[in-house]
Amino acid sequence: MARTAKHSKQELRDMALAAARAVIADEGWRNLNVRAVAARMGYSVGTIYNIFEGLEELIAWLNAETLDALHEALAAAPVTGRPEVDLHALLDRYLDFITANRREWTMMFDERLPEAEAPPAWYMEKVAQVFALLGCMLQPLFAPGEDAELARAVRLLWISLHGIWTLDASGKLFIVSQDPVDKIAHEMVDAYLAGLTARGRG
Amino acid sequence: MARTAKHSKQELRDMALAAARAVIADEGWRNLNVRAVAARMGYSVGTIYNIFEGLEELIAWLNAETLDALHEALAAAPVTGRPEVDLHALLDRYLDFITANRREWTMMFDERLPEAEAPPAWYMEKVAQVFALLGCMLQPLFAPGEDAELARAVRLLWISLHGIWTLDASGKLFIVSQDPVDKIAHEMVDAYLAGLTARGRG
DNA sequence: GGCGTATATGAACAACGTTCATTTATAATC
DNA sequence: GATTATAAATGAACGTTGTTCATATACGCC
Repeated sequence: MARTAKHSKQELRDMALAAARAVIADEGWRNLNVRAVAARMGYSVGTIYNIFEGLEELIAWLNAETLDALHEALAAAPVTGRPEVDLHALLDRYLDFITANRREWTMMFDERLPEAEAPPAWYMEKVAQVFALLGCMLQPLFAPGEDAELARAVRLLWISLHGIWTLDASGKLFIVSQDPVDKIAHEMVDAYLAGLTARGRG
Repeated sequence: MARTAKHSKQELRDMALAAARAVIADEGWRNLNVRAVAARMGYSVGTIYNIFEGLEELIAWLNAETLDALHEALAAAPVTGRPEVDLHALLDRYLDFITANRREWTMMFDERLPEAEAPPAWYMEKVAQVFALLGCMLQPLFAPGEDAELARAVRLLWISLHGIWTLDASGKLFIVSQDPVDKIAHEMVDAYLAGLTARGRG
């Protein structure tokens, strides 16, 4: 007893996200706005607000998809048990992903939560997934009982790489170095491995 | 033969920056806008555009001042020649500065340049100053001819810390760890020193 | 007093996110 | 088939942005 929907809620969400992605591809993420997304998907502004709470939520979902795609790209990385091999292989996948998804990648680092607001739970889960990957690869460098040390090492390595990603995404990496992001990232991993292996022997 | 200025160009700039700082302090950096700044300094919107190219430039100057203040806070750090002491001491100043200038600090990491636009030269110089400080402190760990290695180590350490700062500024550090920023940062320095000292012995 | 000019203004514009009263289209009912 | 209830979709309108620029202002100089 009501007007039938042309598309289901889920379809609309997917259409909106696809439209947003198209806008980003064509006009850059700075030109991503509600009206552009609505026009692209052939709906009106109001429809976007029937689907999402607002633009911020739409962008959050976009970033979620990007994070998922990243994890998918990383998950297939082989784990040989030799950290120095595995980490660099993982890193190459990371870098390939960045190259292939430059604008989405940049956008991910742009979400800045209002003061004293917590990110949603799913965000933390997705980050934890990447942590888990690193954990597997660093595992061989730690004795069975050293779970805390392993966790700490994973955190620090992740944060260090995060430093590279944010500089790269904001276009300021070259302030720090003339080297390409690939080289710096691999150096970073080497520096970390040096510290960790020394720990084992020290 | 013209209307006399109430304030010189430089005075106006200073007034505008002070007004902006007041807005940030009172209403948060998200509520920083041209009209608010103009109202605070007792001038009209148009005047802001007589002084600055636009809001972005005003914010850029604010960030420049913040960077200067940071460097001033760091420059007084003692250099004893023992890296493990000096770096932690420097870090404490860093952390004190962040605590004392939380909002300005957060704002610094928000400037995201349009694609393919280079940051101004003075920005790079100011960053180089901090690099120089780190270079002095790490110097003892390197042999006289190892300038390239020293420079590389400085870059990597700086980037790693940058990873902490961006996570902290965006309110997402706790996703990575429940520990406070202080602890993580000091751990980071220790991890780096471990790798570097191992290098010397290895 | 009148003139010229640097200084300062603020109305007006375009673009934005967002709201919500209204319209539209359909399934159910008669 | 006409009526009706209701979910779906709309888009005009609002408030807030950054920015522009024709205009108003106030002063030194003649």
